[in-house]
Amino acid sequence: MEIILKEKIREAVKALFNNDLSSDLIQIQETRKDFKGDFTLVVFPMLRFSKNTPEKTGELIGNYLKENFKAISGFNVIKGFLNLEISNAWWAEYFRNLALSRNYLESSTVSNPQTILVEYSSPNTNKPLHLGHIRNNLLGYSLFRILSTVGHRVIKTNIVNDRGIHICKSMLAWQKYGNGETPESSGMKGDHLVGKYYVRFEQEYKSQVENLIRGGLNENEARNSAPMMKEAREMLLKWEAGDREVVELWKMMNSWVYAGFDETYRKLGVDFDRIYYESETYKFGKEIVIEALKKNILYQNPDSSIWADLSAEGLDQKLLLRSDGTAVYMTQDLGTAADRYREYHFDKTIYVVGNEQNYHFQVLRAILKRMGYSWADGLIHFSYGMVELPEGKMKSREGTVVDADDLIDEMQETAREVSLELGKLAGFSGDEKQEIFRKIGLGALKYFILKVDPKKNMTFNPSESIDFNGNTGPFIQYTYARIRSVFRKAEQLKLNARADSISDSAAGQKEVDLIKLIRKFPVIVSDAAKEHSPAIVANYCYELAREYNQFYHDFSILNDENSEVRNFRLILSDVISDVISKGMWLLGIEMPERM
RNA sequence: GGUUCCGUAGCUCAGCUGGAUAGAGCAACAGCCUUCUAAGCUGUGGGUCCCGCGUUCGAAUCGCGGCGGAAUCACCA
Repeated sequence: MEIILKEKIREAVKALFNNDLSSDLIQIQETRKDFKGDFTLVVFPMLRFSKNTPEKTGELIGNYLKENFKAISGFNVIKGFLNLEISNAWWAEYFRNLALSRNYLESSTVSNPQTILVEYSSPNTNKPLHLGHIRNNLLGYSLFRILSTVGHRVIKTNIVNDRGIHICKSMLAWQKYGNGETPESSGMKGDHLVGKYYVRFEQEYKSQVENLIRGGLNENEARNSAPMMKEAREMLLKWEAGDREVVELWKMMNSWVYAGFDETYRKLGVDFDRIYYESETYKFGKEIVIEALKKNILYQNPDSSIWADLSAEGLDQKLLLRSDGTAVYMTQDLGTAADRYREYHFDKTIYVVGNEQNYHFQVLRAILKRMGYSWADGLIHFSYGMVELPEGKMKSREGTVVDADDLIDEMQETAREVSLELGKLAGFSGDEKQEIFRKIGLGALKYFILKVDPKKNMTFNPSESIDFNGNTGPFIQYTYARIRSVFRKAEQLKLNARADSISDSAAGQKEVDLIKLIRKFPVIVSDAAKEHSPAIVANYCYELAREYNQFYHDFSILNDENSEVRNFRLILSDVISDVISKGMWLLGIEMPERM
């Protein structure tokens, strides 16, 4: 419509003022709610051609359009704004075509599909997932759905940080204090068990450091010379050397962790197409580094550590191989990136990683570029903000970390309590209820996190923030469930609604408002894909649900005596439930048929 | 100090490719269940869009400069 309007306006300006307008001067926008009309032309840019007041110019263009374009049923001019009214018949026809095709996303498809890797989750295998990982997983997964919906070939990848000093810490503490404890013997989820020993390590290490400081060492010396840390380092060296005993222990404990992660991923509803392990990519990283050293792209210190000098790029010196020859984080990421390019020849790799690593990715790209990899420009750091608690930041040392599994369980429990209190779901079997509580609890959690702009730090209040009113997942789910309920009722009454019999005259103002909202959907999705922001979709779903709820209250959908109006409203409800569930699907949120 | 990000109602957040009187929800108060699900709807109150300057017919939105907050600048990952 906007495109046709622009063409007509250009025509009008040509006829009235004898001037060829460039199309960027024609600004069409949706008319604000409190004014009469559907689309608004901003006439200010045309004043220099009309040589007239804004009001008069608007009048002239409005009159021309009304006479020459039958979709325009009227207009009004306020200050420099020409508000054009589109006839309800036009809207009804537009909606009829939409309802028949049901192809809401057609216009959001990109013309140049790309191969895009989305890396998300990226857990360390020394402790369970927490709230921060939840944000990461939800963003990554939703990004996958949004990008593939607009036509890209998207590969979900996960890089598991399964090697490094942190793993050795858990292993060491388990060796010392574990007494052979296993997930089976303890009944603990594997990732939680391993996490327990990581905490144990930190406790012992801390007390050793304190003792050494009391013995007269400064903090740095104490940290480096504490026996726990020394042993962990030795273990890492043994691991890199392939020591059989250490590797066996490592394999066993990692397998526990993976079983635990799989369960959490399954509960969250996320998955991966390709999982990388740093234990498999770090060697390739080392090779790349050594090769670059030979080409004098990097330099070596007397202690034989290898560095990149990035001062020319405005960055620092960056260590790439330790003096003892072991790899650091950056080494692995270099290897992983190169490995992936070999495998997929991606156009882009999107790293869903917290903003505390902004610097890391700047450096990563700079080093790869310097090494001559042109694809380094396709590496995108999708940087998201931290999740904070009302009391402040989550700190594992202070035990203020919100565990992912606990949180998911709590959300479902809350859903159960609220539902029962409201007296919903009488007459459902236990399994059916459980499934509905699961959808609602998870929907609340996912929506709450995804509705916030990913860039921003966000506050998560586990006890209060998740209520089920207002701008929440359950509100949107509720709206959907209501619509489904209307249709169950319609079936009972043997009403059938047909999109091809939508009548031109049955559209009222509220219906047109809703149709306008539906029209936005493809734009929203392509924006979300461009901006990498599921939040755009989330807030749109809320807006649609809120508008629909008002409609639901103001108008009787089933009981209208005029069958044309009833038909129109039924189809409208159906289309809206389609769009809402599609939108929520993009966020990875399931919709219950009843709640 | 360098770099990146953020600053909108008491709180949590939208709005930002410049457009009219800046929006929701929560919290507070007042109403609405014999009619398709009240997890809902309606109404009232609540604002120096951090500050200043600039660009413009027009700035929450763009630019520059401040102020405030966060992250990061490890032989941790």
